[in-house]
Amino acid sequence: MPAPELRRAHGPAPVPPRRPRPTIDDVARLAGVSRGTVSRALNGGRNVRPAVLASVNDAIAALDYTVNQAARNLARGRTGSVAFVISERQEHLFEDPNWGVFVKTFSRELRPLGRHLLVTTAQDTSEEQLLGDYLTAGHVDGVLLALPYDDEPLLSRLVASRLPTVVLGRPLGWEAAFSWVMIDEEQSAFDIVTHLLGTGRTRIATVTGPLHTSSGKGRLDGYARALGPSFDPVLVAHGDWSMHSGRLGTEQILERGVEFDALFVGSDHMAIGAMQALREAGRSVPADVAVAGFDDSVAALMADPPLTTVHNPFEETAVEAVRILDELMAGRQASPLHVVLSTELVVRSSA
Amino acid sequence: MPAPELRRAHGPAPVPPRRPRPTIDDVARLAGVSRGTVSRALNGGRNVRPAVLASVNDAIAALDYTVNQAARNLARGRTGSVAFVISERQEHLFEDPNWGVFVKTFSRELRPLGRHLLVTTAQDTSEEQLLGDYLTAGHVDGVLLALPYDDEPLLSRLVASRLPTVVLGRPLGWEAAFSWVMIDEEQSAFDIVTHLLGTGRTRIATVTGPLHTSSGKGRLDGYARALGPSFDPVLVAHGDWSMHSGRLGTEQILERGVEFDALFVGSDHMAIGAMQALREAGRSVPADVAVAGFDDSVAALMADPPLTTVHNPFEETAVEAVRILDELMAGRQASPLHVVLSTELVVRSSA
DNA sequence: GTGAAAGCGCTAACAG
DNA sequence: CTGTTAGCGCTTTCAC
Repeated sequence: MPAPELRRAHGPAPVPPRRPRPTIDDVARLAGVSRGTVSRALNGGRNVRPAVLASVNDAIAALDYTVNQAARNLARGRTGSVAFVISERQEHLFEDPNWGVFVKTFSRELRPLGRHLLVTTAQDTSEEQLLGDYLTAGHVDGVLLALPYDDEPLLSRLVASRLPTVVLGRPLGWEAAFSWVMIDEEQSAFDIVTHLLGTGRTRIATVTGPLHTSSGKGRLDGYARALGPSFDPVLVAHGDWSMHSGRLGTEQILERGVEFDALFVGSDHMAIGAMQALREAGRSVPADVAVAGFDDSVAALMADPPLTTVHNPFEETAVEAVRILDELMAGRQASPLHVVLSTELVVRSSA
Repeated sequence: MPAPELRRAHGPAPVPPRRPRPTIDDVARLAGVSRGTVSRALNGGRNVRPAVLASVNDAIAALDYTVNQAARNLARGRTGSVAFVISERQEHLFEDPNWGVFVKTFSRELRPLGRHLLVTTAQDTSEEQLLGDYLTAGHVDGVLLALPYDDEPLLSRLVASRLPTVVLGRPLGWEAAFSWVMIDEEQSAFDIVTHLLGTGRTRIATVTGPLHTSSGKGRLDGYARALGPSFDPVLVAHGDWSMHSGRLGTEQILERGVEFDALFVGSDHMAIGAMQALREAGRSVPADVAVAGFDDSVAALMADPPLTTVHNPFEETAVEAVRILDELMAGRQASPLHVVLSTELVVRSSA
């Protein structure tokens, strides 16, 4: 390979002058119409004669024209982007592979809407403050909010700013103020615990998610309903969605010295930790203890044995969220919209 | 809760007229200077008297002013966004929790640069074509490309478009054309296999990643160098990074009937599958077979026993990539930049 | 239906 | 150092 100096001898690299992008005026000129007509053709083609529309499209193709989003956004008075907000306390989300499904799906669904996905995170309270400033400063047209806690100060700021927002999961205490998409946590948990019961298990313990989240609370409620009068607090421990907390919760129950032959864990991720604790305690799964998770994440297949779980329709959730957000941003919908999706029991060998 | 009708009776919601955002002219007026001065104050404050700068900042604070990105982008002739491109064949990335680290870090590092992260994916060849169109149509200022394959048609289009691009990992066959950030795959693999050797293991098998990726190839090379003359192809199987392929590869080696007392797997994710295969074959880890992974992902801790692995500095990689991309986009750097980061051996109980 | 023209809010080149 | 003045490329009335 020649030394850089040798190359330099040839003078500056032959940079083909990056031809400026064609503008709407170039298209108009080529099509022999006015700029306004091209604009109309670009935006639905209403009030444009078919023949004219065709020639405009030909010109667009010939010039390889694409609209300049910045100019369009400026003219339309919008930003063209949507924020996917993940607040600090949901950081564990990044641990969960399913999380990528949201990003991927949002990105895909937003593109045809001419909007970009802007991923934002807040690591601590001060960053959350900044994030709130950023969002309410008009840098985005809408917000997709992941699984918030009820005490989220961000929620009140979002409400006050009247920024179109869709929450993934139900914002406890703010149900009426926001649009949201969720699954029927309670019923799903009821179903899987009922499945456990159906396989002959009688003493079913649980490690829940955080009870100040709709998922944590809903899943515990469903568990309780399925057990009915035989619900026993001594078989209940709490976690924070992390794998480690699943292990700790299970250890707590084991230490109480109560017998149990099944364990319903609030998430697959926590279930991995739970199974580690069970294994260390010498209990085999599912022989001694049947284990059920929730979410049907990749973790469910990493478990040994593979987890019986509830399929959480993340992709569908994301699609619905974008659909609703679009309605909100377009102003076609003023009041909050609520969607509840159904889940499916996935039986594998852990229970 | 009142029925919707009852609420309607109160008439349209009391919508406080969303006060239009203050513009640069409002700031100029309040500060008693010209618009140009405010603009200069906004962009570094060069050529602005300190006293004037202060009064402009006061006005900005008083009005709660923030710049309109669309207008700025239009005036500056840039888009304000950067694409994180994940092509089809890297889809498994979404399975890997570490992947979220890239999104999170990119997003965080880009914000102070006034740029947004736009996540784009291509599911199949036709989508990849569209993605190429999109990127080269001038919708983004730069590209962050995840672990590409050498046969990526996208690569040649990106080169041709001269769009600032940074590749995560080394683009085999395109090393000179792109800037990239990678780890020393070969040395890292060499180190961990040497560790295996150091613990007294003598017959070390491996399940590699795809050999047309720099990671897959580099890790195999390091394995081979560590083994030296005792390298034996019968102990080598290939995977595609997926958990399932780790299992298949391990099964292949087991079926060959050769003895081995250690297994180096190309990624933690594949290692999970490998351990499942070993367990089913009645081999215990690490007693019968020591297992080592690569990446130090969350999966490494999900494994039972926890995986000995190589810590892959994803966050550092992402930070470097953004730094380089910024240089490229700003035009401060014309020729490709290459960075190789170092890794660290993480010894846990699997080996 | 279509053209003309007025901005959208900001940057940057140019005087002074 | 600062004010003035062109645009950046597009949408959107408003006439015709």
